[in-house]
Order: sequence, then C-alpha cells, then structure tokens
Amino acid sequence: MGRQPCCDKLGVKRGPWTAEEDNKLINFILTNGGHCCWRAVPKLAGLLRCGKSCRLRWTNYLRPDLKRGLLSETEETMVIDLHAKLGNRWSKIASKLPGRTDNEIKNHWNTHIKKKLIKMGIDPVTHRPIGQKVANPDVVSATNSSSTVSVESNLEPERQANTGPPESSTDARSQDQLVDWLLEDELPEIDDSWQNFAINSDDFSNEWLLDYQGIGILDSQLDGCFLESFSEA
DNA sequence: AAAGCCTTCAACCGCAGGTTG
DNA sequence: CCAACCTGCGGTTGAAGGCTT
Repeated sequence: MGRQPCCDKLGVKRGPWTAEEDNKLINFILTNGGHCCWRAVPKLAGLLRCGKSCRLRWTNYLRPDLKRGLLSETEETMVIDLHAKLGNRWSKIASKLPGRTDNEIKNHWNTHIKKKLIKMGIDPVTHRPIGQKVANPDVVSATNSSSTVSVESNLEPERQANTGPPESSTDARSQDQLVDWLLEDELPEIDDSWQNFAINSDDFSNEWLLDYQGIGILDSQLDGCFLESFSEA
C-alpha cells in the first residue's frame, strides 16, 4: 500500500492474529494482571508483533468486557444522536456504549448507519435533510444538536431545551468543555443487564468467551485476573 | 459453476496529546 | 522547559466471505 510499517519492520508479524497468538497475549495479560507497557508486551509475551498491534488486538477483540454482535436498535440510535453532537469522536461515542469499541462503532457507522441515514434522506455528516445548506459546516456536529434531524429527537426534547452548552468559543479548550458538557448529559440506559455486568466466571456464557477455554485459559485465571483488572473499571 | 462485484470488519498507519526524566 | 517516549485516536486499507450475473 506504500505506507511504511509503524514498527521495526524485520521480524514483526502483521496481518490477522492466530489463535496461538491470541492465547499468548491473553495468558500474558492474565498472568501479569494487566499490561505494563504495550511496547514491552510482545517481547515478554513471546509474540512477534509490535506493541501497538497487541494493544489493538486486546482492546478491540480480546478484552473480556466486550459485547459482541451487531449493535441493537437502541445502541444505533444512541450512536446517531451522539454523532450529531460529537462528530467523528468515536472513542467518546464508544465510552457511552459499554462493551463497544470505537473501531466497532466506526465500522458500524460506515457500513450500516451512514447508508440508513442516506436512505432516510438525512445527510450523515450534517444530520440535516440532504441538500439543506449549512452556514458553518465545521461546527455543525458539536453545536446544533437542537436543529439537526435527530432520529431520536423525540427522545430528548428536555435535554435540548436544557441549560445549553458552555459559552461558545472557537478555541480548543472550549471545544473540549463543550464535549464534556455533552457527555455529562444523561443518556438513556441501553441495557440494564449489561450495565450491571460484572466479570464473573458465571457470566462466561458467550461463545467467544467459551473459546478462552478452548485455547487453554483456565477459569481460575479468569476469576482472579479479570476480576482484579476489570471490575475496578 | 464460476467470475466479478460488493460488503464487512479486523488490522494497519500516521499523528496528536500526554507523561516522564 | 524540553526532548524522548508511550498511548490513544481517527482515517484508511485489504482479505475474506457473500451476493449477483
């Protein structure tokens, strides 16, 4: 593709992860109660990968607190609403959807939601009816949630009529304050059972979690390490 | 049946921002 | 204060599987 590899080119494996590599990474993180620094992980775990690749694999796929499968209708609606307010700040959006990663949401947005909105005659960038001009497109996402065509606009009339964002300003700090203000806002609960989710060996009913057993991870390890590492989150 | 096109999503990249010495 | 290092983020790519012709 013409791009330079991010890490030491020689001896670093790229591409899809094998079950064996997953196993090594999981085992390392389990036995160490988390990761120390990602750059050291591949070496210590015996992986021929760069730290970045390990971090990505862990956060986007192997983390035990991940929800798998397609986004529910409710989650989708939340994503649309949050996107109208935050724009492409996928990590911020993901932080409001427990068990979902920014990558997952970004992919879902690009492959499903975008098309859905276009079909509905809504511009996925401005969240306005397609063709409608925007005075200042740069600030649309973060500032005009009350005038965007929110798919769930009927869910939040009170919120929109609320006290309003902090003093508007163009500097970065104020933008961050705005984002914080938006994120502080109460959002509809998605799924009570998930909200109350706690890592516990009894909860390992999902197929992918069962796979851990298939690659040699013991329940006792899960109990000890995951509880310690993730319940505190 | 098979070739070509389309869709999906895991994984990669470069950059920005935060942390540390 | 500054440079080096590390992590997280968002955009992009490409392999694989599904679909259409």
